[in-house]
Amino acid sequence: MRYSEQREVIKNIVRSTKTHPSADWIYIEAKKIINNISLGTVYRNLKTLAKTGDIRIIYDNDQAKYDGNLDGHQHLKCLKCGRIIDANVDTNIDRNSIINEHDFNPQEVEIFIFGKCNNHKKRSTK
Amino acid sequence: MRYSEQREVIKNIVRSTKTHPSADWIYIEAKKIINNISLGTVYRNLKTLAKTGDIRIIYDNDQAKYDGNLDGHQHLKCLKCGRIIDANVDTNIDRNSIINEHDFNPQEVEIFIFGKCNNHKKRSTK
DNA sequence: CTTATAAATAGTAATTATTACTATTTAGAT
DNA sequence: ATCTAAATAGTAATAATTACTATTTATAAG
Repeated sequence: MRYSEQREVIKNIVRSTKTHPSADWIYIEAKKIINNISLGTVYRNLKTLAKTGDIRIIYDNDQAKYDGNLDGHQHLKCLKCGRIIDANVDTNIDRNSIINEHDFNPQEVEIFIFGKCNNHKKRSTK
Repeated sequence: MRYSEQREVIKNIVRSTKTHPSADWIYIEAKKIINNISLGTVYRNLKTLAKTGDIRIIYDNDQAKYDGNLDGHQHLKCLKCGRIIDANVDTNIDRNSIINEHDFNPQEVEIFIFGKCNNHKKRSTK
């Protein structure tokens, strides 16, 4: 694959945030560095980077979000503010029951845990 | 909430399949029963039915799919044909580690297991 | 059984995220 | 320095979903 400055910039943006940004946010950030970068270029490169394993795509309901954390991890999603948080969750799924009961060969496990993050705790009455 | 024939038809369609259909497929099926039903009505009622707990929405990458199976269950997705299969997967997530490590209050766990379904087994040489 | 009224609908237009297209630019091999 | 295919910018197109509005209808009250 040929080098492209655009791809490098996009990769660095995704890698340097933990906020799981959308393509649009990445586009806005990228424009600060390459001011005539095009949205199509952002989408194309995000796909390429996911294919090469440099970033990960996650689907937050119906919208694609991008994750620069390459360590195997799962996600907590806050039902109040929509924030997505990386988490190490034990994924000891019983492979045998899946293979036997469903005749299905599992390769990857994705877990989303929905709940309430620490931005929404009841304030103490002080 | 007021009764509507449209909503009943939509509910029955979703309830009587295990294929996790898209809104569009449900619309086509619903038209066979109410031939001038509108797509907007389908979307609106799917949302309503999800809110009342009569059906469940799952997100298959970027597209919403609808699930009439109300028993707590998880999903296996075939990477070859895209089929989604209901499965009972042990969801004994360690709540305490999530609460303590991430200060996050978990309410619901969603698991997607990606792999290969039994439509794609190597044929025996017979 | 009427009538009144707010909720639901059909049909259409608008919106949003994403992909496709095309002329131009550019990485990098020769 | 030149060549060529890959990548880009800019724009148009597509697909899923939501919004809008005039009309219809469930159902509560007389």
